[in-house]
Amino acid sequence: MLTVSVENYLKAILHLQVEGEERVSTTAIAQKVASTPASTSAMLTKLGERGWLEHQPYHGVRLTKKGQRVAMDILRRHRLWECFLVDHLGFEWDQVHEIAEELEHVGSVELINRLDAFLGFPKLDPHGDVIPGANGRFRSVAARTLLTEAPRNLELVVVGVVDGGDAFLRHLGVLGIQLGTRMTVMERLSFDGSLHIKYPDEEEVQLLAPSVGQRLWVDQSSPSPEIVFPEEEDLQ
Amino acid sequence: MLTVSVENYLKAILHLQVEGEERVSTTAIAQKVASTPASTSAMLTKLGERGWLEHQPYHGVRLTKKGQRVAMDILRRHRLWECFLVDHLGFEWDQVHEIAEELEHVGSVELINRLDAFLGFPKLDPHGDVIPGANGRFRSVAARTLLTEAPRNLELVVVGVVDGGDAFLRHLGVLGIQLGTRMTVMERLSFDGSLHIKYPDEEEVQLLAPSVGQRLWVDQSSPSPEIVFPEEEDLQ
DNA sequence: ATTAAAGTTTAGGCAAGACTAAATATGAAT
DNA sequence: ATTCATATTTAGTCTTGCCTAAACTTTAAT
Ligand SMILES: [Mn+2]
Ligand SMILES: [Mn+2]
Ligand SMILES: [Mn+2]
Ligand SMILES: [Mn+2]
Repeated sequence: MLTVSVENYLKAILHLQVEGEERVSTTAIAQKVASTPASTSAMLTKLGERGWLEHQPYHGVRLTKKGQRVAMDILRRHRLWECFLVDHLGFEWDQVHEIAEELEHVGSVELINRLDAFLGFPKLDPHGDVIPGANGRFRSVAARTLLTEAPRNLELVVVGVVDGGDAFLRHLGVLGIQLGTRMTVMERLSFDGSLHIKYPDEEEVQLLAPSVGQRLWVDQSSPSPEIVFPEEEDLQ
Repeated sequence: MLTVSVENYLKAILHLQVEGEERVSTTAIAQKVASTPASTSAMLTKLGERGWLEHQPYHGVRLTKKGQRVAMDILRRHRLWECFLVDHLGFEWDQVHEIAEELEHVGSVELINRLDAFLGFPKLDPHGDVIPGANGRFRSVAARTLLTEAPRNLELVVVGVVDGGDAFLRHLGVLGIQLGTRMTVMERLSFDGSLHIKYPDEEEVQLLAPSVGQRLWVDQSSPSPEIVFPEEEDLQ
């Protein structure tokens, strides 16, 4: 069995790999797992010896196929538990990350597959992130664009958030934005990239900071008037 | 936060206290947590220093009120998760203990209270064991007798098992016995305490070993003909 | 080409929790 | 009262995972 610590490192590295560059730096990993570069360096050596990643000293790491598979499994567990917490226990989307951070380490394969079935094999977690399947691979994802880069004068729907920490999620709450919220970009201001946003049932155009617009995934709004929740979307 | 190890020790001690004698011995605890007496001795010293138990060297331990409270919480989490696994994920009662052994260490109070509500505030877990409430105390339990000591010629219903390890639970499965099974004790054989058992829809009387009869909790069968599951019983 | 800042690893420690082997206490039997 | 088997604790190590401080690479700037 993998330790909690090892699992957290592997998941952090997967995260950084997916999001970013070729090789993942020791410092970036240390930051992600809230540890020091020294501790992280020691851990990376060990993870390398055990075949979960390739470690080129002073030049960062890259997960092996084997390591990637393990990390995807942890990500799968994390996101499935988040679904359970929101859909069945009534938590808000900004309250579930920390709890899922613990639940993800319960290792029974049988448990997680049954949970998956119980939840109806969801494709997206409460933050719009894709849930890996039992085969350890992402299911194909729908086309999505950052709000900042979306076309103007077209009704869009929020389908996910980028790197959704609880603080950001609560800020969205203040703005009245959640998954399924529809909006139209009227204008992109050249000064700092702020967006003029029009909501369907409001008259006034609102100003949205680029720090928010850069972290919202949107898709073309479906023609149906009711809010479409991601669990019910066809992502093929 | 309590470590997994500390939680397992406290729960083990609670178990031994409830079941048995005044003071709990180091060896008994070591056996329960699958560790050595030496390791256990060290742990007991520490648990004593932290105020969870009183440790009289060479004479065993006793949980303090504070320690009891903590242990009851862990027991609560364990049994609520067992309910979830059986009632909602479709596990059998002999498959859930190990998984709950891990889930019980996820510490969020909010999580466990919402889970309790989601499950409908069950009073008994899938093995017929009483689930402590959010106040950390057992809810009042219905009268129950060991099958070995139950009166003859009276229809009984199985409401729980004593110390139900997975092996014993599977043996019950072979015998066709589960929670809710009804039976009548026809005779108690003086040789070894074996029981002659009559099942409602069977002609032949079956012989039941005392090792089984001593580990089944029974109650007087309710008059209604359908099987009564414990979740629906009124235990006040 | 040197130099300096930034990133990374090594060195040396510490705490938790486990183990084995050895010492010591207890309690029952002589 | 002594002896002896059993239970318990102590001593000495080990592993995992973390830390700080020091040494060392890399890389970018002079
Ligand atoms: Mn985690
Ligand atoms: Mn998520
Ligand atoms: Mn446990
Ligand atoms: Mn149980």
